[in-house]
Amino acid sequence: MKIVERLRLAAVRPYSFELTVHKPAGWHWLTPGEVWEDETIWSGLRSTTGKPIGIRARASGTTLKPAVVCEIFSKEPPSKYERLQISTKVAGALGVSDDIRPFYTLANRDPILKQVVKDLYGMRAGVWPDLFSAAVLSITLQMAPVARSRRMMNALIENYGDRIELDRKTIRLLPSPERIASTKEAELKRKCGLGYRARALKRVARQISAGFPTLEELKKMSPQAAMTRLMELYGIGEYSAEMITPHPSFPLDVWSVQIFAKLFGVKLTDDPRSLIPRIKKLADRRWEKWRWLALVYVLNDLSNLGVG
DNA sequence: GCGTCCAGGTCTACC
DNA sequence: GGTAGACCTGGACGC
Repeated sequence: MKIVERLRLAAVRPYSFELTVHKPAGWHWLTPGEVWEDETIWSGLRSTTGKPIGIRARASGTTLKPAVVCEIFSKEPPSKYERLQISTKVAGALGVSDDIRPFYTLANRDPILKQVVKDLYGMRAGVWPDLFSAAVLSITLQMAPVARSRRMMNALIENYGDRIELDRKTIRLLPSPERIASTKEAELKRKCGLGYRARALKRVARQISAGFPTLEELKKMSPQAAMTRLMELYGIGEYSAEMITPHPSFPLDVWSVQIFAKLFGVKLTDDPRSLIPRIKKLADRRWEKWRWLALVYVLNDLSNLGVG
């Protein structure tokens, strides 16, 4: 792979490159197969035509004028249109243009968020690199302990993901929907330990490769219309659709609902799942359009909050 | 060592 | 339209 583009992306301050691409909770930035070393990330995504693209990125600039320097790698030189698409995706995933100052103003008046914005100063949530990557994460998270979700994703990238060599490091991308759509369900189940999720993954892959709105197109829809479309994907229910949607959302599962119930002072019951609608309503009212960012901040700062 | 339980949801059948 | 039951797998736990 050769460098086909160098980008210097100015960020709206406050901005933390490290907290954005290498979050404390340990979740990946673009793919579970990326490498973080010496304050640099080696990662990758797919161009709109599905070509594997390598990315090397590191912080640049100063605290007052933060920026990120990225090198984009590809086997073949991308077209002008593809280059624009790739740089837009990278900037979106880095969240460099997001102005989070209104969120910090809200957070400084909020007893729950006051501490987390200090602990994670400048962190961005970022957007998913593509719809299928987000679907893979949300499906593998369903009904499984986190360690198993990680195993399933690692098996997917090992068996079906594309491999990129960058600076003598091997980066693995999540598989394309076309690759999963053409793989037998039984094989997915056997090789990746997906269990009943293999059916959902294959059907979602088929639906997306047959033509489905992209994240950019879903963003242009109303929040409700985007949710309705996402829930047409087999195996994507309300929780997964809220994880994926590019609109503000507050996806709660049986684990996170207990954390927010504690933070909101709501008494836990024997059936924590039944608290989800109530806790969502409280979060919507309290954090409104910033609720997704509030969720990302809280879930990445559990050790300091003393919950979880 | 073996059996049982259950985990960061969703779909389907049945009422 | 509401809800119980089934669904893969593997680690934790009790015996």
